[in-house]
Amino acid sequence: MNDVARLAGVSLKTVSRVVNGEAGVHPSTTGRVLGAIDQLGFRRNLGARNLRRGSSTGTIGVLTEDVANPFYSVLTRAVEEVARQHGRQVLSASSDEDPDRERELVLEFCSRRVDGLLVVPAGLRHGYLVPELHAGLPVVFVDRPAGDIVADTVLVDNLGGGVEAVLHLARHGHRRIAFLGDAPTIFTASERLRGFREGCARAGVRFDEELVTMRAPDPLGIAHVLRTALDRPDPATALVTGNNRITVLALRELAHRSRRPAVVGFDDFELADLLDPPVSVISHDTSALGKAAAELLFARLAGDDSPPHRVIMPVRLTARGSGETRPS
Amino acid sequence: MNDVARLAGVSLKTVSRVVNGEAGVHPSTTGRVLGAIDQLGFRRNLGARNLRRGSSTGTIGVLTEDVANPFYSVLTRAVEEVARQHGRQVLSASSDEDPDRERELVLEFCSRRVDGLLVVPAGLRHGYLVPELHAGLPVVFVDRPAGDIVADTVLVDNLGGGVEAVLHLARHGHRRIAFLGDAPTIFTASERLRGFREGCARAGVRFDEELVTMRAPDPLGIAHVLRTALDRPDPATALVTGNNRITVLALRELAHRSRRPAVVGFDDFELADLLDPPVSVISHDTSALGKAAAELLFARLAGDDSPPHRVIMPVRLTARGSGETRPS
DNA sequence: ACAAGCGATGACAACGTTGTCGGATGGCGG
DNA sequence: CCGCCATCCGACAACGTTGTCATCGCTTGT
Repeated sequence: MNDVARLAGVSLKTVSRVVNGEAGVHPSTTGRVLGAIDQLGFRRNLGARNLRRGSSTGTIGVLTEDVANPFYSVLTRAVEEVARQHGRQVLSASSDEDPDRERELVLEFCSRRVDGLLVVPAGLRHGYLVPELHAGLPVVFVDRPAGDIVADTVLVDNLGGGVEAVLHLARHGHRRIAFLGDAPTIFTASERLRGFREGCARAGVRFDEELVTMRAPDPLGIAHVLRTALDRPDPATALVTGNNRITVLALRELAHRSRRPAVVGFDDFELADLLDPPVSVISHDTSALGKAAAELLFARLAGDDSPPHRVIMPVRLTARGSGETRPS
Repeated sequence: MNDVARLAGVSLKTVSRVVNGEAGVHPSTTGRVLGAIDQLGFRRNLGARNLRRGSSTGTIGVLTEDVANPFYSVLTRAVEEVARQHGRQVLSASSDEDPDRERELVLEFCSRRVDGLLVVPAGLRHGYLVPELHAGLPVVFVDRPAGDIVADTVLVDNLGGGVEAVLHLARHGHRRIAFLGDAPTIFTASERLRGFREGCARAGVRFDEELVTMRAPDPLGIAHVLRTALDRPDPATALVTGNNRITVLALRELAHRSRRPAVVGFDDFELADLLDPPVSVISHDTSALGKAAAELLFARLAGDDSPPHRVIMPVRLTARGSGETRPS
């Protein structure tokens, strides 16, 4: 900026005025300054600007488990869109389900003075965020609640989805239903199981511990679990899978088998309708979830200081045929 | 930091020393300072730090077309990973295939003084980047080359992929092959078509303009194109689809039809192997693509100033059965 | 002719941090 | 008791920018 000023033969302040489009600069001066800016390829340093103005950095931090997962990438995109409407840019990172990494990344976001934080928490302890919350940093937890602090949270109706899944299967005659869930430390996983259990109770289906698994998904593990649930005297005739990853792994495993149980999966996924048979799912509008969370964040930024919200987004059973398979 | 200094009864500089772990601070002083930091919830302002030190901001900008697209989200994740290894954070944004938006977002990245830029270009003119390039900002173009400047570029072998697709289909007896591509302004789309054409020449298959469409994909358009290619006296018996989006739309459309042509799609996609019949694809390692691009970027940051590279990542035909369908 | 008013510009401080340098204190050898 | 060095610490400037206020020259009204 100094160079620009020198080249244009004006003071720093005048360059600043031109750059910021302030009134009261002579057109000919403006011209000279713009010329110099162009010639030198000058770009205003936003960091310095924000420092001086004490204004926000114009960024928000988005921490998910893994942007490569379609669920989180759609979420991230929705957030990006809302951020854009509010003139903010997005810093994104993936925690890989590691609480230490989550903490490290979140604190780095804070050091960068993001205006707000959107977090899909991996850990259960969020005390480290207390100073920032106290300092007025808006934080919205998405998809899972914070462990030990009260804060804005946007969730999906995992419980209701679990119930729905079982009721749907029961309506179609299933009485032996297995549940393949993610690790029980993950909020959504245990909530969905809770819903599954309640669904069983409501439908009068026996809840059988032996047909339930809760663990981080991997191909071998899934194969083993499926053998346990299906290759037995009283096999499961239907399957509820706890998230998109598990559903896909299970389907891949089931493809090797001659007889496929009915499947209802949590989370919709592309091509679910084109599989044979198509896969019924408990789906939610991921984009709307991200949008709702981001809008809550920006409402806070705009000054909304009502008590912390807890928003529950609805889920929907999308019946596609596989859930309707009669038990054989 | 002022408050911390006051509370600990030391000077600003001493707080700075403690925060940066500099040697030569009395343990008891360090203790007092750390106590004050904890009590006040102080976090060093990275922006101010970088400004003062004249050091980098520790961020890189990643601009894709749409993070929600699995291709770009996997790419982004790979970049995140490399960035993390180099202690950088990622600013991400989506251009939505709009050149103006691309420019706007890239320039905002520049204003934020990112250390480097990874761009999937939407536009064809990148003159606006000349000042930054000249100033030494490393920029790597990914998946598509820059329009009118020379810069580091990491591409996939679109041409070779097109050739492979046709040769594969021809080997299985197909002589009428349609090509469904994206808008011809998109580099990958036109390169893939070029490969398709060359493949036809090599395989001795007639290249029929009437079986080729190049346009931004949408369900209705795809349906129409498929009718044109399939409902005719000399219908196409096979189909090459130009990217993951088009493949999925085409498959969805073909599901309504009793007889499905052989399909070879560009880009692998989840569940391609579980469809009936499974879909053969020209695939590449998206994660490796992102990794290569990011590593090139960090090599530049580390001082590599060799002439601009152009890296071409290999593609692979993954035959899954659908391509092998005999023409009927 | 003169004060007041206005338009255009510049000098300076400040944002939060760190690098440089110099000052204070205390221990130790001579 | 002096000088010297090591250790610990603080004053100050600077990074690139903008807000505040002052300055300068010119026009306008009387």
